[in-house]
Amino acid sequence: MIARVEPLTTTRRLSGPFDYAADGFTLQPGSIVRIPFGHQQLDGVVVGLADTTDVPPEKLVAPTSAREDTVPADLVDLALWMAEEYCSTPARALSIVTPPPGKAKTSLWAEPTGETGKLTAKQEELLQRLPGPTGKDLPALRRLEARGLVAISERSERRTPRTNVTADTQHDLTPAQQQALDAIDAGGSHLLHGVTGSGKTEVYLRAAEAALARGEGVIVLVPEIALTPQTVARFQARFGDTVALLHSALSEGERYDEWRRLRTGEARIAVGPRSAVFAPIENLGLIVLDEEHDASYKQDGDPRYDARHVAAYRAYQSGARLVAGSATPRPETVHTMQSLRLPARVETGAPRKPLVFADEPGAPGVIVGGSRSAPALTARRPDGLPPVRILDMRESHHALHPETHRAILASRKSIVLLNRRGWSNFLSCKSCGKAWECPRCDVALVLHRAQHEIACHHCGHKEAVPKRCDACGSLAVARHGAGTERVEAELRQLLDVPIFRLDADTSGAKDAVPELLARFLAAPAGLLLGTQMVAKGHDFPDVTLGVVLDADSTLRFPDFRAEERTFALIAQLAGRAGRGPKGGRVLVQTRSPDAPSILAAANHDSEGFLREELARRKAHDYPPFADLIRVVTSATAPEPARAAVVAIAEQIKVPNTDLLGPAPLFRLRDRDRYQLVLKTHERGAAIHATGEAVAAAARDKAFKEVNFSVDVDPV
DNA sequence: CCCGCACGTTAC
DNA sequence: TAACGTGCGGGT
Repeated sequence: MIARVEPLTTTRRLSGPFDYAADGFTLQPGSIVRIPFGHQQLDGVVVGLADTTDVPPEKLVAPTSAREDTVPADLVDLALWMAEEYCSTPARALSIVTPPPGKAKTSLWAEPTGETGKLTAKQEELLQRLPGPTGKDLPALRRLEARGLVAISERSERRTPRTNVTADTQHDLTPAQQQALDAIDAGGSHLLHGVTGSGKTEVYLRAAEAALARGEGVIVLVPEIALTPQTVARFQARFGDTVALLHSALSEGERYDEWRRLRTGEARIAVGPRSAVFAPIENLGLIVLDEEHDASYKQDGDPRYDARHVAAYRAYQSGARLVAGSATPRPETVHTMQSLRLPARVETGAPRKPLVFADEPGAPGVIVGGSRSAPALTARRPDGLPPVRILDMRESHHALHPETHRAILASRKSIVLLNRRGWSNFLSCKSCGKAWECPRCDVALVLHRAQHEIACHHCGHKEAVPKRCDACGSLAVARHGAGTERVEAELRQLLDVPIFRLDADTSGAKDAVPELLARFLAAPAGLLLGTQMVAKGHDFPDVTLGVVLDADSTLRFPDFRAEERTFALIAQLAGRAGRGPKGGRVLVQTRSPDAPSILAAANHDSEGFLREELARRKAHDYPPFADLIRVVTSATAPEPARAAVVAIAEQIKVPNTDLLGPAPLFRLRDRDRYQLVLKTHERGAAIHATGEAVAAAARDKAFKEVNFSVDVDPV
């Protein structure tokens, strides 16, 4: 018997699988073996079995050992598909479906055999407490074992991850929820489109319950465990130990144990971030994709997989149902999946009489421009959502619009979002105009006043805050723009409530994010200020005001998803405000008050936005009407990177495919970069051709110093 | 003639 | 990728 094995190495230059003599082992696809490989010993995954091989007998060797844990065969297939789909290698894809590196923890366990004999009082007492762990009584129990009265064996012990505990509150389903659940149970893929608080999680829970009842397993994907503890806690409260948690904060041992519990079938529901899509679950019946619009579903390194795409493939592979939920779904998802609507917040119950702004006689909703008269502090629309007001900042020279100022003063608890870290985002010399830039990247350095440094947000380069211009010696250094640090300082002058700042600078320590969010939740009054992190996950019932300080910051990126990102950010913040009985309101400061995405978000008009956005995408032939593949080359000098990307571009000839570029990108970490984008209507052929072209260039000695990265469906 | 190093080759 | 040859220059 011959085992076909992929050695687990990260090289792009190696093309497996390699054949090994498998006699003496019981191997199957998914077995993990230790193999002699050239001059090294490597782990490898068996991808197939064969009766014959072309390898000459003198070269054919056997694995040195086989591991007890194996990868399920369907995950081997999934990995091989991923390797092709994302222009990666089988080995790189397989290494993400193999069990985590930890080992099982075992302890000794004793149980009575049923045999009887003469016992001392102490021994009698000992037998009474069995079966149980041997503990410090091991020597005494060993003596009883020798007489055949007790059996001692090794048992694996579970290291249980610590988690938040919530009481399970099972709600009755609304008619809309029931309808959604019925559609999901009937099979296929569905988008559950409902605003924050519309009861999506309860639908997931019921669908999971139904899957378990059918004897099927479940995968629940969430963006980041730290930001979505409530969803995780509700699954654990409802299903207890049948839930396995998979995330990066687990210790090696815990991670291994959770993987193992799923592999053995002891746990049937896997909850975790994108990598949980590879959970080893037999007879998978349901995959839930919570907050499906979230960018964290895309993997950063190679293979650059998209957990949403992998989930769809896995659901197809195993015949599982797929539910993607969001308040702000991606146009792609709306286009490809059948939509189920949850139109209103559940907590609000029957529609109430809407409150109307004092200065607005018509329907509640959008008002463009500032106002002189003070509006009502809070309000609620018939769908339970807070009204959103757009504040035009084109004439303003301050970070806060006067109305924002007033609203913050009047609100006990508010959330303020500013998508920019630091004190000010760039420095320049007032006399000669020199701007401070990162020496390794083509970007401006950002002032971080508290740390007394200016820093690059791309590579982490830091230098001391300049006291004078090193070009002309002038002492006048201008600080442009305001980030979270500066706004925090300004707000402190204004307010006497505590300010909780949440951004990458304040969330450094482990558990810092959940702790800060918990303190804000518990505070009777306060202001949560931060980058987009503040708009995610948490449910703060008593927040009555949400503010977006610079709503068009996301619009200024030259990216076809800019509109979508802007809409989602505002809509998500609106989802955080006004969830309690008092209702709430949202203020959006912007210099583009007429931008369609901002207007749509202010109207809570998800459908209208998606309709317009899909029309725009269609007109420009962007996803989902075409597929994009991005190839980036980088090197320590511009020329090799440029030559490599040109070589790749010349080799790609696929019908119905446009090549955009090659074009230079800004320098990053001392590396010059070039980019080529394929826009194609022949996805499979284009992926294949790109994979081949990149592999050929990677093999070419002339491009030895060049790095290659392929991103299929970039986000 | 030996040693160390850069570079190229090869894995069943 | 990583460990092994090969081939070369500089030293004895």
